[in-house]
Amino acid sequence: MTRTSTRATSTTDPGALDTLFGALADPTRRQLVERLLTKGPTTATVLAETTPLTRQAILKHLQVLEAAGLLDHERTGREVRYGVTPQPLAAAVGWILDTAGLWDKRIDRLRRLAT
Amino acid sequence: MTRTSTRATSTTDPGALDTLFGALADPTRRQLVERLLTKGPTTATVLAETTPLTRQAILKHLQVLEAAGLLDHERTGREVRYGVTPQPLAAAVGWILDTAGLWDKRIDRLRRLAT
DNA sequence: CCTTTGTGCAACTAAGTAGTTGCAGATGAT
DNA sequence: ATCATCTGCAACTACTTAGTTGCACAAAGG
Repeated sequence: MTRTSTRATSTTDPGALDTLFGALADPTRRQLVERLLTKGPTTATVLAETTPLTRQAILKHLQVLEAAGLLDHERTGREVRYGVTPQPLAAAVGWILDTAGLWDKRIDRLRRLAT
Repeated sequence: MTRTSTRATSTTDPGALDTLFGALADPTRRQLVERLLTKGPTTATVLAETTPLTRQAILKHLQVLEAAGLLDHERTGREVRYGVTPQPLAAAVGWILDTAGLWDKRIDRLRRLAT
């Protein structure tokens, strides 16, 4: 939906990194991202079927991921299908490479390649 | 579950990524890492002087960062000096690039360059 | 010795988060 | 129209985390 292509690296505001890293700090959420990437977009109900968690719990995780900009949803009929928009990951890599670049110049070289 | 990649990327246990991303999710902690990298290792007391936070609060953040493997401390006399060990950042970048690589082949190319 | 400075630990509060249950509103099928 | 199914929201519990204060212990220096 939002096609706002955020400039990846240093121009990101801190709060975005908070929610982004925060979203990635949970193993369930990382698994959700991986699964949505490998098996394609699905609904929260389908995702909940293969976990011990409730649909509502999964939905909350999806909303956290979406707030971090990692997901978006599309409604078809009564189903709501969530899919990954991995662009914000570039911001995370941007900060990491920027920071690590202060330490290691090789990584700094890599950062320039990434942008 | 995840594809067992060769290097320290996917071979890292999930809990490590939890604490790692969790440590990076806080702006104060990211600032601490940046500051320790740019201005070199220091003590918690010194770090606390330039923030509105207490020394104890700073110390807790340092311990969180150290638990994530991003810091280590060295004792000289009665001072304890904290410094950055940015290697774990590679694990974070590893997961991100592995994951984003499932979606974007360009990033996957970059991943191979990084290892 | 005594004083000063830096560190470490414990208790406590306030706020956020993961998870649940329960129910109400849409939508599709019969 | 009716029934089954999927979604969305609210309330509630349990746990974790960020921050504080207060105090006790270790090391330098007079």
